Amino acid sequence: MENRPPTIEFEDETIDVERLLVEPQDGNVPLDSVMCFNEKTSEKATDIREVSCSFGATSAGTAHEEGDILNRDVLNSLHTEDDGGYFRLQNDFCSMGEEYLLGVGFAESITDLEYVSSECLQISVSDSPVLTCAGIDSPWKSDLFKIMEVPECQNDVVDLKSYEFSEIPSPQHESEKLAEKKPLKSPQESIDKVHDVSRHYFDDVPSDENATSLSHPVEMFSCPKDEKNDEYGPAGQSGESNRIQGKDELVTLLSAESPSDALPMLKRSRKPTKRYIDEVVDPISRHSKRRREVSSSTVRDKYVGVKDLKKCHMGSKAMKLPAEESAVKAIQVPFGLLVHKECPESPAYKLVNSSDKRILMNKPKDNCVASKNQKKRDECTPVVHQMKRSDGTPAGSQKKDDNVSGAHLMKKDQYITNIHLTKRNESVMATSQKKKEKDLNGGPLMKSDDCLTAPSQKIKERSMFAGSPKKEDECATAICQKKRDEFPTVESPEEVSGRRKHHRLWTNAEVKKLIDGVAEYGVGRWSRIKKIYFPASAHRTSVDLKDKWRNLLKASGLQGQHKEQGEKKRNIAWRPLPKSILRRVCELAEMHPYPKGGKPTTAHIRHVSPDKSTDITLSDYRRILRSINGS
DNA sequence: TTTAGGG
DNA sequence: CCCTAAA
Repeated sequence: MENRPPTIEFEDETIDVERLLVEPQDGNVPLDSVMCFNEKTSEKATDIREVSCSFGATSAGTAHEEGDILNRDVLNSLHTEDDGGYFRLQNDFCSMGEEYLLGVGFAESITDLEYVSSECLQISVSDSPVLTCAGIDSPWKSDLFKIMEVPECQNDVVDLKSYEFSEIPSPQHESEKLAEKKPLKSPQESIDKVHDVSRHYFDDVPSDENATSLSHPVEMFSCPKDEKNDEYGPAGQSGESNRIQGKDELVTLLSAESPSDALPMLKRSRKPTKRYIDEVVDPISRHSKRRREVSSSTVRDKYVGVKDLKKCHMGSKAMKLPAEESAVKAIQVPFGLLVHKECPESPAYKLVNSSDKRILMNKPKDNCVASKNQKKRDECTPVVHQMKRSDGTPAGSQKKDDNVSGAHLMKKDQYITNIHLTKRNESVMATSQKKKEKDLNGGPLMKSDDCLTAPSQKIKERSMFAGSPKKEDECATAICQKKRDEFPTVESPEEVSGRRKHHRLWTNAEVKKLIDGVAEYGVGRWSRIKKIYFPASAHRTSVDLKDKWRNLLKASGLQGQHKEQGEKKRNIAWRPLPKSILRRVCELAEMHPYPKGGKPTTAHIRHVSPDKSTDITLSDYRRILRSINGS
């Protein structure tokens, strides 16, 4: 593209360079040049000049100052330092290797660009002449890109390059896999230079000559390393150009491994080291199955570690990795992570981890999320366990293998179904557990409570409640007992089957107390009443009091007036309330409309208006009578 | 945390 | 009694 014109101009130089190159080719020299590269990258403009020079030097092998000088001069004259630098380099290369070099140059630029883009190293790019190259789009880029598959390297391109070069071992590898599919049009020098460059590039990997062409460049990018400019610093020549070329060359070389040009001196393409491959694989994983496997394994490990750590963070990282590898995987993993995050607390968590983390985790998560209360949470835990059990076995067998997504799906379905089942069971279990808990807590407390006498063990519930004897009310004990007997038959069964854990019958004494409390503090002050009248009874909460009151009202027929008749019957069926209680309830109800409408709650009000109370009582009395009559 | 209300 | 929303 743009390079050509300059290349033409530089041909003279190129020639010189070639000449130089032909003579000696020292790896060291190129290295020096490389070193310069690094420096250059930082410096830019000046670098550019130097680069051109260096390039020549590299090509020459031993640094021929003359050639360098020439190059420099030409470059300087031709190019402005800043933007042109990179191009110039390429041009120079072109001149050197002409087409071959050109191609290489482009490839490099492309790779660089890509790499840069991938890394989002805009800054470095902007600074480095490379950017200009990037700016110039070449068809090569796309191709290169494909091949390369941008790795995730975060390091600056420049750094990487520099690093690579720096590491280049002085000795060059004899065996060269320069095999170039493309006939190298460029003179040997160019080739040599290329080789050197390539070698530099791959320095990271000690001369590995296994030619896996593609992987190399990627790897290079992927692994940023310290810049070893120090050693080669003296050469102080534009490393960029060399570097760039090197990359391109590498690519080309890799692609074509014809040793036609292979010079013993030059180390050409390096075959990707294992390490290279691995590195490449992780980010790229898609291409080769093998790579994928490797990557997957690594990823798994990571995940496992994460799980173990219980980081559970959905962190972009976690998400990222899977996403990169494969959609399926990506999806799965994140889920698992999420789940973990959601409820790491659950013991199931561990178990789940052992078996199939991802899938299992999902469910628990949902459950956990859904569960707001502790109760729910508890439920969740058991559920998870169950799930684990049911799914765990199969899950374990399946493992996380990337395998077919289908398997995964199946698993999920299974899991889901299991979950449902478990959930149902869970509910039951939860209820039972609840009961137990309550019993534990309530049992002892109850004892201490008012319950003076423990007459009714007939009731199932009581038995369940671990000897919470209920205090017998002053009011007809016989009645109470009767009630109890009735109640248990009627209510207890429901309770047992139902979610109600323990249904504690309200004794008349309790009711009385409640009424007293209401009379004293009014309706709606349940907490207070509870405190005062049921301080010891743990099982009677303010809510319970409220509920009881409500029930009393219903029973008294005050509330569901419109259904009075029906209520009567209900009441009867319900429970024989002692008249006294009913009456009082009615009174209080009159005084304090239940939903505390306008209630003159306080006792003094009551006192203040005894008439009222009386009136009320009368009105209520009728109802009460009716109810009683009904009964 | 308490209260009110639905279930 | 349980559960939840609202305060």
